[in-house]
Amino acid sequence: MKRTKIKELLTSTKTGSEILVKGWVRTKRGNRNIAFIALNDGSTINNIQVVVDAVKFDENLLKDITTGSCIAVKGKLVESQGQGQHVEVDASEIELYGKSDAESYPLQKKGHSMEFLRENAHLRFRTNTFGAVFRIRHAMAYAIHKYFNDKGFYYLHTPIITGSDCEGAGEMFHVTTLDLKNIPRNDDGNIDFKTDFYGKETHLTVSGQLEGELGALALGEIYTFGPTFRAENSNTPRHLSEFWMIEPEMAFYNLDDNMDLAEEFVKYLIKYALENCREDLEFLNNMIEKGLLERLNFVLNNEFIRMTYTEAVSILTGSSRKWEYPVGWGRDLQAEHERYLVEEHFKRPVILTDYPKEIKAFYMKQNDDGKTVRAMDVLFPGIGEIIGGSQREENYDKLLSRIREMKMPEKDLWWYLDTRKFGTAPHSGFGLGFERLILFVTGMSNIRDVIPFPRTPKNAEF
RNA sequence: UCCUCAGUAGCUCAGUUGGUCAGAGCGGCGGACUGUUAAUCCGUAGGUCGUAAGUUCGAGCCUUACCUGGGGAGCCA
Repeated sequence: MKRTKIKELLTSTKTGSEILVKGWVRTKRGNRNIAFIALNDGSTINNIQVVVDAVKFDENLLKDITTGSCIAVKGKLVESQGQGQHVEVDASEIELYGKSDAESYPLQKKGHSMEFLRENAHLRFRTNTFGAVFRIRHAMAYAIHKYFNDKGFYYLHTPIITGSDCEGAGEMFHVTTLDLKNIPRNDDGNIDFKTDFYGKETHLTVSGQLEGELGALALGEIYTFGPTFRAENSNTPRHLSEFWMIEPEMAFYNLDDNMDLAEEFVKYLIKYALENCREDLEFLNNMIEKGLLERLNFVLNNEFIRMTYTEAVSILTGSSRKWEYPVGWGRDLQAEHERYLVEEHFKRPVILTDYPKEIKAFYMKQNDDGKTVRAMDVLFPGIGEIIGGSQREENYDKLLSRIREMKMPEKDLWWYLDTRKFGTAPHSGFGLGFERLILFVTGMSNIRDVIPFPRTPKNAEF
């Protein structure tokens, strides 16, 4: 007999039919005569209730069916006599695939703290919350590909191992096969990378953007979606040292087109979640964040505020609020400032544009005022910057002078500069932190709980 | 990296001015109950009090260092 997934069984109208269901036991209740097993197979957040008439089964078998064990059940799908579920399985045959020692199995029927579950990341998939989170994470990954594919974007794989340190987006992890106990050195005492695997110093990528631009300036519209690494010693609920980033890059897009895309993209993803992850979102709405659904709908149905950095600064300086960090033109906005704008002043997502060039990256398009660049940050409530992007500088001379001003390694950027030398074009792009999106969509509060196996300073377990 | 709070049973926590302070609930185990829904009821076993020094007649409690975790900040996505 073929297995039927629980998601299908729960919506089935074929009561009376013989079925085979397989899954992990969430709870078992009952007495000497009858037992009720809540079974889950990951296909849905809901369990199916298996009803066991104890006299039909070996006592030792029933004893081994404990929380966490894995079983296959043959039986009849019937209307439930009890309340709380429409259908249940009247078991006729049970095969025990895997026992789960009740004394040492870490997960209980009752709720656990997120911290405890994090230490049991290998088993936390078996909880309602993490089942919901990772089903939604999958749905969002799929929706991202679907969105871009439907719009004619190409999925471009940029390298994980990179020989350039051009982004300046933070500390990088080294990649090497050198013998760490016997590191070869030059006469001047520096490490001799000539004998290393690639014959040069290499790192894990902090961004695929620069390579993405190369693709966009030929394929038109591309996006990357892959792991990214930052060796920053950041210990916050919003940072990981290994995280996934989506970076679209589009030829012939100016900053307005870029903002339009970013807003449409995020709303598409939220809409997709609401339409395809309803049960998981409702669970999270009840158990994790009251008001989650309301918040998602609100963002979906309201336009993002768009304004320049300069306008934002004047709002902040005009408010009566006392700031821990001073506000002033030329200073980067702090978390408290962004939070004020998003959560108190406008009470909706905000896109800030045209930041001072001194606080932004070298590749951003310079405005005619000579002071600002065509940057954009999309700020979300509770999360802060969820998207950062810009129109890129397509003018060779301006780009080169900026590289020199900022003392970037000009030699290493020859291939990037070549695109401005040969058939340059106006183009734009942005980066979206995938886990920050998942935080927003699930209502979870710690980024370590929206990636299966979080990598953070001092933690690389599993 | 900085600030701050915390670390006591498998889990979540209580533990007063240093002197019955080794405790509760849940979970586990044993038992009761013919349909349960985080089942209920009765009984029972679990702990070098994060680690290491120190103060003291005496430390879960005070001091110092370190480790781990939470929250906030910085860096950023």
